[in-house]
Amino acid sequence: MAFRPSQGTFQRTGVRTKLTTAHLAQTMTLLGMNALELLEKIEGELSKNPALELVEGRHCPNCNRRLPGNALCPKCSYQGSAQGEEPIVFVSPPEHNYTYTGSTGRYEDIETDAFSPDTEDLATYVLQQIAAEIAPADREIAVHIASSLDKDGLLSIPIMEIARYRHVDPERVYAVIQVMQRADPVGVASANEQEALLVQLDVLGTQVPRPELTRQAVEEGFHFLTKKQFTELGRLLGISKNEAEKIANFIGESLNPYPARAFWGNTRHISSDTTQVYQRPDVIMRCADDSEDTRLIVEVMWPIRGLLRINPDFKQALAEAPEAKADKWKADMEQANLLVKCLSQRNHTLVRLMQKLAKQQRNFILDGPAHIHPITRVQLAEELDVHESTISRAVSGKTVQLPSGHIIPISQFFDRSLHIRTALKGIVEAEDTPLSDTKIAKLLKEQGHKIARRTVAKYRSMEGILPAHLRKVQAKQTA
DNA sequence: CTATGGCACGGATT
DNA sequence: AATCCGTGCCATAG
Repeated sequence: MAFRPSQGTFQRTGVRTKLTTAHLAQTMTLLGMNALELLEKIEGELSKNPALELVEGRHCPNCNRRLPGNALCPKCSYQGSAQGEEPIVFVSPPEHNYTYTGSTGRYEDIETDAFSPDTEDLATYVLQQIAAEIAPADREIAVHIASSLDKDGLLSIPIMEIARYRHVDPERVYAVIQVMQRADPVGVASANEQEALLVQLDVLGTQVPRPELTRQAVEEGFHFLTKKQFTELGRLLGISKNEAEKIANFIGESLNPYPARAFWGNTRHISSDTTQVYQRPDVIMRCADDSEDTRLIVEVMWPIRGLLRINPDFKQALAEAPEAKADKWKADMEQANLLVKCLSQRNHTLVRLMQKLAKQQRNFILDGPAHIHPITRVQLAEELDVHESTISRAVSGKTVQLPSGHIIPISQFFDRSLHIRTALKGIVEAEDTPLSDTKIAKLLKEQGHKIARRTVAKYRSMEGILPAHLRKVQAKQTA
């Protein structure tokens, strides 16, 4: 948080303290944002503040030097770092593009040209898929529908409007929509989130096991779901709060109320933590090479292509600004300055945090959840010498893609019970006859996990594992 | 009687 | 101050 007094606007003492407060406040806000939110913020600022401009290139978070294109910093690039030292981290522009592949259950890097989240692309993409299934006479309707999709992949205008415009029955429009909904991304062209979920449920059918009453929950208790009122939802369906939460988790993990956001964005609207799976990651960790002791490379995603900086022309203009505009321009300038500084600080904090995590949780990152070393945010805050709320903000709502390709919420690094749950899963998978919770608890104790029987039950339910007597039935079925 | 889920309490975490 | 988490106790089902 070093201010360089040499920088003009920060020099005057009176202003400086004021700026410091603003600086802190804004850094905090920015830190709490994930890639998507940050993108909105930056685009917003960019459009209303003439002092800001976006140029080709990016900056190195280590030395803060501006680099052309996507090149690594020659000084700080990971090739040049000392062997066995902390992983090198850099902030990267979104040169990578990720798409969610249902089959592998993860995001995968796409090598091709940039995928732009424009609705136009989505429309074309969807139309291509369904072209064969649509009668030529209905093609125009399909095009009309596709071009009326909003950025979430939902239909932004009523069906009646299309019908009237095209002089056809609403039923006919709806028939086309139904075809479209089944294309990828499933649920696209639905009128609202609820409908999208229902379509996805139908298409998934019985392929994927799902909690009972999921459909009713979406159909009848949708407003409870969105508000996370699980107790009420449970009452409505005649099930317990726990069961209701299970349904919500399932929806969060396997469905997406905003079809198009499978490409870009998140589904945070239904439940907060577990749904982060579908989000474009905020941080990417990958291995430098294939060797055993490879260094981990951590990339903190920079949500926008190019480098945000002060427009030098504007700076110039400010010097000879006309009297009338001077004040406003000056304000713009300060605002822009502040934003750039705060952004770089946000990234720096994130970098430091992830660096630490990468080092500490190396085994977890490389070898899976069984090897997590549980840590609290407070501990980490002490080690990094920042306030614990800083960690909280930096962690909340963000995701990281591990070398394995899995996208997990960063908060998972702080999950105290993850390793035990993994061990539990292992026990159940290896079991011969279904073990009761008491027996599982005993086995876990032998492995060094001292937890109560009741807690075993909780973990089981969290992992979606059925109780012993029901597992028996399932074993017979699969046999 | 055993296995398990619901509920609620208290302490830790955020 | 609010939320999360592990646990104990009790009710219920088998």
